[in-house]
Amino acid sequence: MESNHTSSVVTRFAPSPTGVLHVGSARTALFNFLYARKHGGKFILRIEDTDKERSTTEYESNILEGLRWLGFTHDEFARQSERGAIYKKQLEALIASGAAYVSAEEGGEGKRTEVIRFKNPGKLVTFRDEVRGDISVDTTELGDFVIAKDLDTPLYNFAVVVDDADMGVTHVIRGDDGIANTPRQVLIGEALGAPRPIYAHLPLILAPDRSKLSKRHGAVALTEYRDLGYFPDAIVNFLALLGWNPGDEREIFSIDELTELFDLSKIQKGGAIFNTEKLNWINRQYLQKLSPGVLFEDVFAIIPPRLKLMPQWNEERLRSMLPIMIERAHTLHEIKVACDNGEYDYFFALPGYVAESLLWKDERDHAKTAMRLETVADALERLTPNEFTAPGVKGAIWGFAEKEGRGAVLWPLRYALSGKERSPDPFIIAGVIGKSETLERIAHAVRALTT
RNA sequence: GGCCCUAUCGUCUAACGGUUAGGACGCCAGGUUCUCAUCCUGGAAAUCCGGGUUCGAUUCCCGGUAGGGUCACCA
Repeated sequence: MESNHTSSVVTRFAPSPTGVLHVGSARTALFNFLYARKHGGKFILRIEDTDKERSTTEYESNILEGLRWLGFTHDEFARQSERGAIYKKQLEALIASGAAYVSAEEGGEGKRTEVIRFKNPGKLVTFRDEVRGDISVDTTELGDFVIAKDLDTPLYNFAVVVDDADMGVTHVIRGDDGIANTPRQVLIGEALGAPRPIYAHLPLILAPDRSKLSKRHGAVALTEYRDLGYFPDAIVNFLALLGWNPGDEREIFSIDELTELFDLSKIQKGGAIFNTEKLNWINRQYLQKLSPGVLFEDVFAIIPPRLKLMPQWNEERLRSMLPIMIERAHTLHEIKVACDNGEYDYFFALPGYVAESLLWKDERDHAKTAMRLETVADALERLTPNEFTAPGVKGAIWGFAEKEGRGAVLWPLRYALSGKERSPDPFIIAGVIGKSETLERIAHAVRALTT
């Protein structure tokens, strides 16, 4: 049983707009979102921009955009830079009660002469973490830490506590790196007379070398993954499985299923490596579930214009190629790259090649190969356009291929149609390009072999 | 270095103190129509080390080791 205050859950995702939305942050947002949804609670998005030097609206936009793309809609929005009055009031209250004081500093370059420090009671703070259990820290060593530069300039640890209390946040679900801040925040919360939230610190997402995932390891920004052609649902699925799992052996989950299954108690304690190969696999599961209509629109939008200018280009042909494409790609981006590289050109134009390539393995006899192709052509000639499907074509020539040797017949045929060492099988290709084009390419190959 | 946290196949992970330590990704082999891809079947692959507690530890305790986080008038 999770809790008995189901209706009162309030979670928040509180990024600082000092960088783009990182995949690790995206997972933190996901878990907050899932937990609030699961308990019918509220999910708050709070932009922590108290550092005016480093915060930018561009980064804020990037974060908002990423969250929208993933579908994590928030129920409430706040920006710390707009809540100065609230912090000031609490700061004054703390100073009045003696829990904080204005401290004269020694000065020095770049530093002001006065700051507001928290009067540290210097005690042992123990807080419960839903992921790790009880954590105890002697706060004496923290000293009288600074909570604001002045009444109008609160610092992170102070603003967070004031906001969480003010917004009624019940569950603070954040990254592992927040553990070290928690004792300070607990102390401030007690001085403020605020109820203590339930904490859950998520393990970090690591790079393959187990260090903190950063730009030098490749893509870390959520928008990069979007631009690489990954689906938001696949990213969510993958992120959910990093550091959490439902306890059974399923791998593919919709956001609704995740909401249903999500549970803080099943979160992993150790850091998890961001494994792109698994992401690719998951993304393909989603790619293959796409409806043909949606897939067509997506592919149509990313293929190079060059393709649409080729002799035999037409949309229906592209439509019939989709199953071939998704079988060979993990992402839409891979489909785009394949098209850019000319991987599928032969579907829209007679491929060029040298005659020798049409010969199967140790076969040296051009005439024999040409004869086999002609036999195939004769058989295909008898098919009506309606019968000219992949299974139909196969049925028409399979017997001959068995008799003659499969490779001896199928290799030259496939090569004649594709001009490639590697491609889908000849039946599939023939089905896509149709009867007249198939016969034409075979005739072309026969000419190449016999002249 | 101080403080805090973590430790099951290469990776993500499952396993009321009793299992041939399970699954998935990846990898390897075989098969499914010639090649490629998909798909199917099979395979290799793990409890960090040392002590305890216990009839019995992956599981509980202690120590070690390794890794990570954090030590701002950043968040």
